[in-house]
Amino acid sequence: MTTHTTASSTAVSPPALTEPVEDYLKAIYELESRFGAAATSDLANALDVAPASVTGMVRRLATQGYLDHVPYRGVQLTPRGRQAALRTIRRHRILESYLTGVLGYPWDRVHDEAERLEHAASDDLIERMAAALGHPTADPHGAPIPTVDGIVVEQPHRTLGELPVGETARMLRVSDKNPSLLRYLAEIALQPGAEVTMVSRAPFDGPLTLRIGTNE
Amino acid sequence: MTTHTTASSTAVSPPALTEPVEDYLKAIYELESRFGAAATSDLANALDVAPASVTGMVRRLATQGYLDHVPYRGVQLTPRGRQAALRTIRRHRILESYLTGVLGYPWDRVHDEAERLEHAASDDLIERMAAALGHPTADPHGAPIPTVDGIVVEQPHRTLGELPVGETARMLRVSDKNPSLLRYLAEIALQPGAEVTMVSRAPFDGPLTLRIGTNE
DNA sequence: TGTAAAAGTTAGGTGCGCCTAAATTGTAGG
DNA sequence: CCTACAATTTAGGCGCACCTAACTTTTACA
Repeated sequence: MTTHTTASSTAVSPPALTEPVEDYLKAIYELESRFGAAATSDLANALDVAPASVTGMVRRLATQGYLDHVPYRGVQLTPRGRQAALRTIRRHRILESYLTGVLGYPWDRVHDEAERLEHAASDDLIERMAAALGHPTADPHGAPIPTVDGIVVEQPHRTLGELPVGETARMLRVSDKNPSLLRYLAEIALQPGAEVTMVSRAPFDGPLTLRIGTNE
Repeated sequence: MTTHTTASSTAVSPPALTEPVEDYLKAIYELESRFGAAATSDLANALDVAPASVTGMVRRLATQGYLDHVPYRGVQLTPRGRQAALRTIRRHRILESYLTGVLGYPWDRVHDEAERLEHAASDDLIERMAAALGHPTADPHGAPIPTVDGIVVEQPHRTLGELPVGETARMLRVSDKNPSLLRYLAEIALQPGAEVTMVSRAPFDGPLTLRIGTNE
């Protein structure tokens, strides 16, 4: 029953989170990295639940030490919450890698499958999959895979919207959430590793024209 | 707002059963094949819940047409319930086969992992695993894998207790439930396919003496 | 055959994760 | 600066799957 106060490496065994809790922590992690804090309505939207439900869950998670909640101001993960979120994200991304790499899963269907398996797979299984893949550092969409100790290396990058006309860059990462977008991107070979040149940019956020060459 | 109906590929998609429901149906199927009907207390024991909880769940499943319940007399699956049970059993056994065959999972730890994954994996994933294995017909413990249409071929067999002294037989199947028993059986090479000769049998259900030779 | 033990059910209650409807608080524009 | 509207929280409920305690039915055997 030794309880460590330090945030160091994998201690005894975390209290086994429920599926909804893992989903909340993951969503909060992602919103927090983008906006600095997760708003109730953004969470409700991301998780497809009513805002009132978010408030309730957030209150519980705050009392359990997974996050800090300033009423009407949003939430942020504690180190403990962040650790739990990264564990789930690691599982998700290793699963995505395994499903595409070993079982031939199509790019656009891997997300939903991993979304369900990430809550059920044991640590042992996840590490066996990682080993079978040679311990990959990024998933099929280019997202970095956190280490077992919860360390993520975010590569420096620009979005396509930020790439100046005439410049060429290598595709680092695409969103894994939207299957039809992913099918389209696969069709035009706009995958992680691909080389893209910004040919022109229509005004008012109009369509971009790109030249896509395969990598190396 | 909008309620979604989960589901994914294949056919008409059954109403998506909860994890506990799948566990009940599976347990009922197994008890029913052994005893003709599943008793409340046996179910409570198998599922590690209180007998009162079983009564409650059984009432719900009966109203939903998965089983017939004669109060104080036990339950039996309807064709619909049996179909659902066999679907879960198929997933379980394919998962067990995949985990040992492809990921090198040890014999005695495969059951618990499959127990959790069987509720989360999509039909598509299960069929991909089956294909990767060449569509096996039995899992690592020798249990037959039901087909997609819910057909199981039970091989005729005797239990070790039924094997007369002096006779030799081929091991068909072992229970997958007890990890330490499985480790012991692996140690003495008593696995499906192994040849066993009944050397002697101590009275009053005493220890059996066997000669174990490897197969073919 | 009568009765005690075993098996099963009913009654009443809990926590989780969700909901809608009704406050409340925060914020942007006139 | 004040007001309308957006964001959030509170209040009150619901279904699932579980529990314990108390009651009823079945069974076993003396």
